[in-house]
Amino acid sequence: MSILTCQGVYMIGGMSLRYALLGLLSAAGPSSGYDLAKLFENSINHVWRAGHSQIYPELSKLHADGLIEVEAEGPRGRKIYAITPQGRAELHQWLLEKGREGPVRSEGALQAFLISALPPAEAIGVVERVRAMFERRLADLEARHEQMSGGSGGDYFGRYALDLGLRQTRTFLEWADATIADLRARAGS
Amino acid sequence: MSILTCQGVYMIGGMSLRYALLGLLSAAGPSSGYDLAKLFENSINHVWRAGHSQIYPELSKLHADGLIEVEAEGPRGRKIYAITPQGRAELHQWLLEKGREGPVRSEGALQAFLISALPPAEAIGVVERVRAMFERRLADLEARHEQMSGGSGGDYFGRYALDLGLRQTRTFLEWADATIADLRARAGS
DNA sequence: CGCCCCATGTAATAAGTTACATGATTTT
DNA sequence: AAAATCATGTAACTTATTACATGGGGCG
Repeated sequence: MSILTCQGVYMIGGMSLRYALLGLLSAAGPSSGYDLAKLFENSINHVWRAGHSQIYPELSKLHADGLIEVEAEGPRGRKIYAITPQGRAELHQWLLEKGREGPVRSEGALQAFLISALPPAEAIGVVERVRAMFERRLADLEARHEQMSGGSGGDYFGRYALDLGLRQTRTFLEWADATIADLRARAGS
Repeated sequence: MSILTCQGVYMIGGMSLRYALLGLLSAAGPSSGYDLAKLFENSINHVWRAGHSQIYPELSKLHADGLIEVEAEGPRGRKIYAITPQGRAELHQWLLEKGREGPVRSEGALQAFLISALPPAEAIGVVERVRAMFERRLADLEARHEQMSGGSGGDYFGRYALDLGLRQTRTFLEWADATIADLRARAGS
């Protein structure tokens, strides 16, 4: 008796990496694993992370499943993958699927939560530190935005995600300011 | 030759569940694994997730490491854990630690990113669906906020996290509206 | 007595991270 | 020739998810 897994049965959630890769291949055109790792790092990074050690094996699986194909081979074993029609279909399917309330995971927000466990005076320091981190992120995203909108016309890749990232980072900073003010009031009382 | 892991060497990132549990025990007082699973579900859920199958083993480890102790035992094998001074110290340490830019992971935002891969007309539907999901979350958070602020004085648990959740959810809705408008403009052109 | 909730766990699998390992090409 | 970067992979481990499994206690 063998339990059918993944392709066969269960796994309704998850598989995000798979679709992230299909999405990148769809939007950025044919790319190598190396390219995709880079793309991940400086586009999708603030939303989902993956290193090359996760990307290469996943590309193999995608290839085995016929969702991508090797379009060409370059210099040092460089393989350029392209999304296939089946791949495109699966991606669309996944995006259109409903009832999916996938994983949410933010260590920054978790810390925000846990400061309730600290005395106000100490909590302030923690919030300030996290705030500084997000400040840096905002600068990074703004630079990227500048760079992108400076480019061609209006249709750059990841435009909506970048916009979302900017909004959320700014919101986080606002929250941090409000929280610090509140903590100060409590500490001072 | 044995490779020292975790307690001994590496693992600088990660361990978030561990600290989430310590934080809950610190803020909510002595609780059983079951209680903690419940607490997770309706307090910290929008920030970090964990099911009981992850919680129980982690509690065992925390106990083995002396960061929590069994304060009492109840009816059906119910064990009530309390955070120890060492546990409190570790939690503070972790919160104060710097240079930590932990994992960020949001499937909603990932989908937002990937819509670039869809023709505008289809993308609108996707964004609308995700938007609806966040609308439900907002209602949920608002209800919780209502409930909490209705309670005692001002010092409820997870107050800051809830505030952050509300702000971020509202921001997401704003983004969705702007994006839908933009997509409509593009689809109509 | 039967049902629902309390309460705890384990097993199997999937997903993610860090470190290890190797070698080719381009740039300085 | 050395250094940086391109390029791909594997191994070992941790973390997370889903399903399986069991039994006590309260209530109608």
